[in-house]
Amino acid sequence: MVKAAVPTSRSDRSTAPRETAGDVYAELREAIVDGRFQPNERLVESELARLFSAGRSSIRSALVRLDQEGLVTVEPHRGARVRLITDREAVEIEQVRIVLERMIARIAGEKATPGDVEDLRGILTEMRKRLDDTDPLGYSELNAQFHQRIWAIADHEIATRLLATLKSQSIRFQFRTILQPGRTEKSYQEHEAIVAALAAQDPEACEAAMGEHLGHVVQTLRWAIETHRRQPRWLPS
Amino acid sequence: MVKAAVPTSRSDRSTAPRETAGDVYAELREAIVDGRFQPNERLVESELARLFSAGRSSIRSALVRLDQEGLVTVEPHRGARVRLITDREAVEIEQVRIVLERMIARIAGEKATPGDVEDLRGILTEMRKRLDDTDPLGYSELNAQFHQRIWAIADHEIATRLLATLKSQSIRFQFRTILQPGRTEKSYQEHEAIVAALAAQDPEACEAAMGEHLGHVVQTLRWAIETHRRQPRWLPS
DNA sequence: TGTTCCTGGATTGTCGACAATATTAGGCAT
DNA sequence: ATGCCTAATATTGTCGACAATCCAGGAACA
Repeated sequence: MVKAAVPTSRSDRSTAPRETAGDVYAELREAIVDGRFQPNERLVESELARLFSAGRSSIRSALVRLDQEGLVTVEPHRGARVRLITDREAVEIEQVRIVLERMIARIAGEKATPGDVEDLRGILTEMRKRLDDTDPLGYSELNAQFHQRIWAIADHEIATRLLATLKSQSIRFQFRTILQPGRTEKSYQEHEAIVAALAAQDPEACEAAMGEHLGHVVQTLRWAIETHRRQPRWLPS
Repeated sequence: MVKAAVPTSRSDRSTAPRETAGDVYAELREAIVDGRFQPNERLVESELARLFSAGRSSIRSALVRLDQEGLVTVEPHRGARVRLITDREAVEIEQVRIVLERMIARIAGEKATPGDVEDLRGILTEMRKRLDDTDPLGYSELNAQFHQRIWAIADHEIATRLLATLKSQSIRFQFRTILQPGRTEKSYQEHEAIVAALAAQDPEACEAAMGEHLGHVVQTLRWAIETHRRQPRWLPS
């Protein structure tokens, strides 16, 4: 259930994988992005310590990191809370995501090998399958995989790290954007266009296609915000 | 015993300004950015504790934050070091900086008021002065001021924060890029073009002008890396 | 009734001590 | 001299305790 998806190079001792150091950070982080803590919920150190069976030191360290990462806010003598992303911040995050993904697409267009294109085509056919089976969750997962594959092609450490943290911040919004009816079909075609541009080794076209794709995403986001504004799930309790 | 009803004001600096919390973080950060610690130099917690007259807890907290920020690297049982920025990372940082600054310039072009343009023109004349007095340090400072003024116009929290951290990471490179002979004159003209585009309320032109400006900067960076490769100052001790 | 002040409980911030781990130094055989 | 193993040292990771601070609730007062 708590299967670490991140390739932590320092791996298991043959015994229990308790290392109570960055482990707590990873677990707490996952708990937050998975929504097991509500936005704006207080994170009391002693409670978390009991919950994760760790000392307060580890918890505190994790909270500091998550604060710097933007997932929680910690005020000087008032404790830590799950950070509440405002609508405005969500839009800003999406804007930054667009320009970074465009840049990465361009760089990927300069570096992509035939093998890379082949892999992406494979992901595309899988997406097509999920789409025909009306499996939006599987589609969403493949979507993430698709983008990360492009990140790997571009091989741009800084941008990749920034995109990863941005994504974790806005994750609560993304699951909503997926649900817009009729969006998936268009999304699939946009992905096809990106792969075509990559295969053609045309960086400019790659950037343009990615921009087209994400432009639609941000429109969807704005629509979602507007629609759900009346019964927002992420207001303070 | 009777604590007078004066609610101890938060900004009470009448005594020593020791708050040993985020203070240590700020000081240590400044020390690193200013170059008072060499790249790859070990940061021993007890030493830092003595140096800043704080407990190890505060030091540790600060190190975690700086690690997440990318200014130091801390390996599990091996302590913390000032992070060494590789040439490749420097280029990557500059690339990201370009796309973010372009985005901000475009947004600023949509929002800029006549007053904003007036302020920027003021900075420009100051820059002209420094340039005529051959005061590259003053020019560099005004350059930073210029860009930050544009950030303020765009009023984009996420991008601004990212740019600030990126800048602090690459600061060791920037002081070198300034020194290229004849660069300042061109740089000044590019700044003029940006202001002109802002005054014309032409977002596309703003983005293009900023891109032109920073494209030159990244070329200068590559030149600097190539030139100084033989006697690098930032290699491990 | 409403406001101010005070007090008690809860939570965070910091310090010191101890255990866990990595690094270095020295001895020993080859 | 070189390479390997072991002991000593230095440094980090974690825990518990205590002080500092904030917050809620109630008493005193107008």
